[in-house]
Amino acid sequence: MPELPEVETVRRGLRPAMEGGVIERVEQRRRDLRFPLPARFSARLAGRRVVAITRRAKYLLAHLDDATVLIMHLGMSGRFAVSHECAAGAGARSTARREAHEHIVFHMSGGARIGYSDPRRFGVMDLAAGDRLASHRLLAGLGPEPLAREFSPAYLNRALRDRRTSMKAVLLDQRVVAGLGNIYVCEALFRARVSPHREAASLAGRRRPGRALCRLVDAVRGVLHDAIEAGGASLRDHARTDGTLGYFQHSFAVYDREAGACPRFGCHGTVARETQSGRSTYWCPNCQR
DNA sequence: CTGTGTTCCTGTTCGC
DNA sequence: TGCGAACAGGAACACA
Repeated sequence: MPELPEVETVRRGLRPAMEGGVIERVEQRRRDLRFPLPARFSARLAGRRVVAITRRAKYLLAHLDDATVLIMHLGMSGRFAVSHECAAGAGARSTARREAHEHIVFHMSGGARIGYSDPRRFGVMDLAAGDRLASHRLLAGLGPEPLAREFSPAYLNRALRDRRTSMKAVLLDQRVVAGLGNIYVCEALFRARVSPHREAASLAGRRRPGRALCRLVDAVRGVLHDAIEAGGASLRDHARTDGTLGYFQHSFAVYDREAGACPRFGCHGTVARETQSGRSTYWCPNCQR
């Protein structure tokens, strides 16, 4: 599920349930997800007020009142579900269905129950000191946010100039730009009419970015913006914390549309699928160059 | 520096 | 209906 738009959608769902509230209790049903959870994980979170929930690339960050930060990554199959428990009292019982792969549950002071499920367990949770957040091993190497000013044609021009690898590979490289995954790389390249096989350096100008690079920056921003507005994409899982579905998957131009007609007006190409470094790439060989 | 393949893990889908 | 293979939104790592 989770590339930048999906993670942003999750962030927006978690905010009302967590921000300003106190984590009263944490149920931890495993010692590890992708990596071991930090020592005394539940104990360190209990009693802490959540000051803010922010996002960096595909990471969710819960800033706590003791200046620590809970870093969370959804991996491939991570999901948060927010529900509300009845006030304590006779017969009070959570109405939330317990999922098979629910590994962690946060119980908030306001009665919100936030369950984290992750069947494949590629997700990550870690705690970091707030003043050393930027140098945390998970965040240190990340490139600019694609929706920030810093991700400009001039920046991308510099980043691509010496790269001999494919455009697909550079855009997936979180050090170049942070937050894109397989879907949105395919979609952005399609919008920019750039082939995923195009050598990165060949798209860069000697001094200034050319037109294709400007189109690409716009395409990346545009597709992320549109996807966020649609509440992300829901392929197999629910992307939103309230269980409702995002609907951007209906707007995919090429992703998962192998053999479909190229949606570009006037192009009569057919969407192709190829494996590039072990992952499916979808593109129109007719209009993407 | 490069691309490629493997690994982590489980669930779903597809072809026979 | 059953069964095995292929594949899945991520990312680190080993290797040639």
